[in-house]
Amino acid sequence: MDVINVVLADDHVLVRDGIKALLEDQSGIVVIDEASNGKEALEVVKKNTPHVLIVDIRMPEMNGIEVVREITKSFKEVNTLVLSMHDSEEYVVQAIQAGADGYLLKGASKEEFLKALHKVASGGKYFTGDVSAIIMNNFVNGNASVVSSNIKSIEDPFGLTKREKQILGLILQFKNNKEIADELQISKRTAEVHRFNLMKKLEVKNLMELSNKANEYQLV
Amino acid sequence: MDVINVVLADDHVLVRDGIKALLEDQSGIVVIDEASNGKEALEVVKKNTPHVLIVDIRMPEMNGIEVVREITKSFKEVNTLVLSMHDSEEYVVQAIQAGADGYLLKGASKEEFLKALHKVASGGKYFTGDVSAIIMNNFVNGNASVVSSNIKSIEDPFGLTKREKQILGLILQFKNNKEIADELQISKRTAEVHRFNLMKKLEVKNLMELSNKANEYQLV
DNA sequence: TTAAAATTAAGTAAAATTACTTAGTTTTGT
DNA sequence: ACAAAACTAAGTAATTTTACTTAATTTTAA
Repeated sequence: MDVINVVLADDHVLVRDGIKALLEDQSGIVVIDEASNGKEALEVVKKNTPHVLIVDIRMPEMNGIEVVREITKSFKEVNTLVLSMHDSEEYVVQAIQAGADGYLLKGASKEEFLKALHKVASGGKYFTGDVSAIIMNNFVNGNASVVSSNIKSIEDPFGLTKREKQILGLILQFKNNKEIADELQISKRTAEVHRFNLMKKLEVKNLMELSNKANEYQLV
Repeated sequence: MDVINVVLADDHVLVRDGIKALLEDQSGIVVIDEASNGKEALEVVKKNTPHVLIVDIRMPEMNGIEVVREITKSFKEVNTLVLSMHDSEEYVVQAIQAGADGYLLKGASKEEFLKALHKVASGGKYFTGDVSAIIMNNFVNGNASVVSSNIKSIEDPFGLTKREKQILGLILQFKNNKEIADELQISKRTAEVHRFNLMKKLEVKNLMELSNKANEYQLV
């Protein structure tokens, strides 16, 4: 491979421009296209078939993990490097399952970034030190082995049903059981049950934790 | 001014590296130093006295607005360009009050960014179109004129007392009134009152909204 | 050194949540 | 068509929050 063709997907124009400038200062790397949301990323990859897609997790329309999953399924020749610009490490396992070839946390430097990019472009894998520790941890604990297939997917990491998701949506709109019941034309008791089950499934003990967890995992 | 000396403050190394690459591709701009949190930003500015400090709002230790306020007070010759990488426009007024010379939202492109930087470096002001609209709006409505001095500051936009902030902190740790009471050695009733007053001041009607608003405005 | 602000905490009471269990009905997948 | 899963909703009960008011004490700033 002579030149590495890269597609950048991030909803911050400036971050994209910055990374682009950074990459194009290197010889042997060309940013051939960009996308500002997940769906666009897929289209752009389809159009260009780059060597590497660099993708941020949090994006409108479709999140980075879903994008990676699609790419892994439909464009096997495209390698993916996931950037988590939002300090959390919680998507690592999901990213790997989705087929990501690399994963960097926000603490990553230019040097590490370039190293990762080259590694990924050449068909290798690159995960930051912290990430590797997480994987190891998951591996030894055996509770969520990376290769295991019965892990819940990112769209539904907690096994929520459609109705539960719908109700979660309403809860996140600050609606109480009465309002939810009215809106869905079910009894208040049913709304309560759904709420109760949601709490159990998400392992939280009040509204606030529910809200946080839901946002954290982008459940709605 | 021959060369514009810039200091970059952002907690994402990669974003910093990216913007640096972008800036240094331009002639006449030099990134002389960097900082990864607010306090560091102040130190670095003190040490270097750059022409422009480019600063993200959300940073550990001390947020961008506070940094700008300090700079405006103590290093008048340093111009400040605030980047809001997090879609919200709510800090515009505060940023301007704090003395920011420029303000860009995450939608800003490289071109706009460079334009803003040059403008700010030469002692001018630059605010994105959207931002200008917000200012105009505030101005005509008169409810928060930019020059008015009785607007609540960013650390305390809702006029919370110290105790209230402390209790808000505990609430955000998912503690209920009983737990808060025990921890602070006050009666449960007092904790309830504080919670009630917090809700009133933040104009929310349940825990979840409280949590959201608190995070939104970084009250803790 | 006062007045203002903040903190404390009681009373009252409605509303809502939390924490289950049981169980009938509907939908869905194979 | 049959079983499994999902959705519905009732009962019961403890706990918590929400929504005030009133008021004594303590702290703080002019």
